[in-house]
Amino acid sequence: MYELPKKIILKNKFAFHRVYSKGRSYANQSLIIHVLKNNDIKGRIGFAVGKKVGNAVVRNRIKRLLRETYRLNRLEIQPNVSMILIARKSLKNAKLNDVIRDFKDICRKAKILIGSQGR
RNA sequence: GAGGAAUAUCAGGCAAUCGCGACUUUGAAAAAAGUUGAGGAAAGUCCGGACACCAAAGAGCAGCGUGACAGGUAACGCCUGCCCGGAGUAAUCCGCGAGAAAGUGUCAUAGAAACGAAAACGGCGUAAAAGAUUUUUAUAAAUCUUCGCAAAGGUGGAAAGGCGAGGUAAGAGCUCACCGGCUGAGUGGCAACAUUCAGGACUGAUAAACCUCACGCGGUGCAAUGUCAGAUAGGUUCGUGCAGACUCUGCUCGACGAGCGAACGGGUUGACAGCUGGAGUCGGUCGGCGACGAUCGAUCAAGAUAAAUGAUUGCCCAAUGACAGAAUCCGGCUUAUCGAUAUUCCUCUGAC
RNA sequence: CGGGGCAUAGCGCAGUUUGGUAGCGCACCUCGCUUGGGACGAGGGGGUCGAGUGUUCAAAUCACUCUGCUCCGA
Repeated sequence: MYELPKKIILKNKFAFHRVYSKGRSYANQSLIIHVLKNNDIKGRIGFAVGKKVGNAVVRNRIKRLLRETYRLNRLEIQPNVSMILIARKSLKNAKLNDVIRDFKDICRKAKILIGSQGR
């Protein structure tokens, strides 16, 4: 149900590059999202936190919060969507509720929630 | 009670639910259950080792590092003790702390002069000796020069032992007392050194400038290295090489003995071992001032590879809890850090 | 994981090796030239030398520690 096994997470350089080059991107104050709708590889997720955001502890914590956010809200997202979430500087001291709010906001922008029809 | 000094320890805890890495068991598989899962600095990469490979792991020079003395250690640039110097009323803290009389360099500006025991500037002195001039009959007197001296120069970070007294033509460790320093001898100490006595032609600073002395250092690093599987084409051109290339840090010797380098054009981006049982952790006894050593007993506590620890709720505390994330492993150093606790010691004040 | 380099005026750079005065170009300000502007000529201002500690009489320079940026090898 709310699991997030390792197979789902994007790790390969080429897979990242595929989403970056073929997908669409959206952004708000705290997140950047790259979205690729594809029926071959479904429901993959990648995380990226740049070096400018903070030191290793901060970056690890943001990645964990993003992973938790995706885990809890995975069923509300259309199943054939692969995405990459990139954190921006304002997430440095964020809590989980803030991240969930920003995530839902950006998903609405990208129109990948279940019930919203993509054009 | 107040103010300090040193050392050591901790780095929120417990429970429930969901989620992640590794291992074990069950299972055909999916999966389930159980166990376990970041630090005192994991950081910076500043040192030292283990381990692996590189001619035989070799020699010399160069180069680099360390620097009171004695010890500890696998080793160290670390630690302990002690000496010396400095800071503090004290507990205590700080110190790249060898050699400047082996040699070379530098010491701007200022100043007479910045290392040579000098005298060009300015100065002190005519006692002795020589010369010149003036006065004088002459003796003699005065001035100047040669000469003697280094006390006093508006300097400077630093002026050649300091200060006082004697001494002298003027002066000078020339002599004396005190202080400092050097040399020699004695005593104490393993030693650095301390202390006592005696004696002097008592001649800067800089070695985190070159250098000298003593000691140490072969190079590259787990993406080391080994095994398995797989891919493409071991291809073309140029240069170089048995007159010895390449390789073993730079050079020389010595060793090996046939390929090597560059450009173009391609292929791969797997798996396993190394990978955590080790100079390991905890406790006791003995030796040592101590660092530490010896011995006995108990115990096994991360091992990932786009890289695992998070979230929510409840309770408690010192109450929004700092700095911060293992990547081959250890011993240190340095840097960051909200706070809390324990022990020992010092100073001041008050009471008995 | 390992090894280098850089930081100096608003910008780009010298000076560091061999320690004593911080300089060059562009930019800025003032004046002249021009009907006016540009160009040109003359003059001027502006720098805790990335931060700290030490060595030295004296540190941009020498030594050590830290910060930021950047490059290279596998």
